[in-house]
Amino acid sequence: MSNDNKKRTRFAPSPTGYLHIGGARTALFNWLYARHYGGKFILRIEDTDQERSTEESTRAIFDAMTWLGLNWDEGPHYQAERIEKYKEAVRRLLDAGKAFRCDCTPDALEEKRKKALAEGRKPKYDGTCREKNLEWKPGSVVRFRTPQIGMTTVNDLIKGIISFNNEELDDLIVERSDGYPTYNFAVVVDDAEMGITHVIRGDDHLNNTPRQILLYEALGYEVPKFAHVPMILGSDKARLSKRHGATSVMAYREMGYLPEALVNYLVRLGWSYGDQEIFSLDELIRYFSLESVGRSAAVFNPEKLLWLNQHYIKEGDTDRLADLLCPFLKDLDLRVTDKALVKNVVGDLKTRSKTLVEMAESGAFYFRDSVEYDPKSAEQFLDREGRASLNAILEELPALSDYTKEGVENMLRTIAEKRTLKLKNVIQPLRVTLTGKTVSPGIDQVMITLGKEKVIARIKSALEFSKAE
RNA sequence: GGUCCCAUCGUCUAGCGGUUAGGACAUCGGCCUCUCACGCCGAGAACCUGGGUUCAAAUCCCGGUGGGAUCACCA
Repeated sequence: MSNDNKKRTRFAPSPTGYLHIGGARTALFNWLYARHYGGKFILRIEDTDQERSTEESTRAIFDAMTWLGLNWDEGPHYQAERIEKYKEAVRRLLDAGKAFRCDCTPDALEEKRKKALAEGRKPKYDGTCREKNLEWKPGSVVRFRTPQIGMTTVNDLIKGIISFNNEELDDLIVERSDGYPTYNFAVVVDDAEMGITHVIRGDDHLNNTPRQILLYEALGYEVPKFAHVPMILGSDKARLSKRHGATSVMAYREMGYLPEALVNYLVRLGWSYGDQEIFSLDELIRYFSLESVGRSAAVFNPEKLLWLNQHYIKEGDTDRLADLLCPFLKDLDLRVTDKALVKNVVGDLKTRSKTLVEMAESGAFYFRDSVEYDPKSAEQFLDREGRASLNAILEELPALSDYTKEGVENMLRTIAEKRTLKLKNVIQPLRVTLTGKTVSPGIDQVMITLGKEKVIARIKSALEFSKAE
């Protein structure tokens, strides 16, 4: 009996494209709900659209979910492999007189739809074949005989009680002429047969819910609980789409985002736990509840996601970040052979990188054989004055025994004092010398990470370079 | 157009009849400082509107307005 109380949720994407931000959040909510209650999270691929479904999309969805850490307990189930189940359910409906065959052509239907719309009427199936008692023939479909009186109410866990007049609903097609089920039918059969207890999905499905409930009842299934989560909008309040920027989960990985940042961002879009902004996965599982999911749509805010990413980079484990950074360094054609160096670079850049891409770019100078000087920076700091400072450093450095952050800084301060210069006037030429730019981590830190030999070599190169100028 | 949903700073949100309406991102100041960041301190910024109910409404009810979703042999 206790097994009957187990919550079972599912994520059921159609493999017609990559996993997008909205789908990922829906998956995340389902996953969290199951994990919170110690239930099961099931993955089902809704590939009944033979035209648009692709294997690449299926793989892309798996990859994205795996990257986000949304592991599933059962599945993936494929609807295309379950055709017999749907056929059997259609048979039951037909036998019970709850469905009928219809041989109206798509063209005729489309014609009527247009006419209805033009006359300001609801474009609803007119019941042409309802009482004809047609036999199967090529091109015919099966329609559900939707009750035309009464009401159907949804007790939504997020939106509350919502009622629909059944007369608003028409006789939807459950089996297409190609023998495949339509979405509203397959989803009901599958959710019922897979024992899904809680259907958590986007609220764009809210209007489908009454007809699905009617199908559950007609088929003699227990109706699951529904929870419709609000949509994610773009900055113009329209449904989030490509024109608002990246919408693919994997695009964020490529842009150097950490999965925990995306998860943390997504979960807070529509859900909250008091004033808390940062959540570990354990906390999310512990705190998540549908009661605290909001009812209104949310605008996707890339700035806040970026802030979270920066946070997780700043707080992240250095070894792990070093592993994650390597591919991005290689994308920049950098030779990465020294793992210890990568770790030190991560240490230097953790507090000043919003993404791994940014970290790789600003850390590229550590890995190059020769420094690429930014022309403006070189012009400004590798001048006569700068060269004098560099020469002074070059005199002291080889003999410096205390090559530590403190030791190096003391040396630089002493040089500045001797030459009656501000510290920055010594450091900026050195910074350009070592990094090619005027912006970098603390110069002492850069020197330690680079090592004394490379520092000396780069100073010599800079002196050579500026002499030639 | 019909149906359904939604409505607190620019954005994400807290609030569940009595609060100086709180936090976060972003923005703008300041501090720190070798640059840039990080960090710290501070500022500006919101209850869509009109009616009720109530001693008291951001909170409950109704209307309006606005936004969104959906009306396929797509999912």
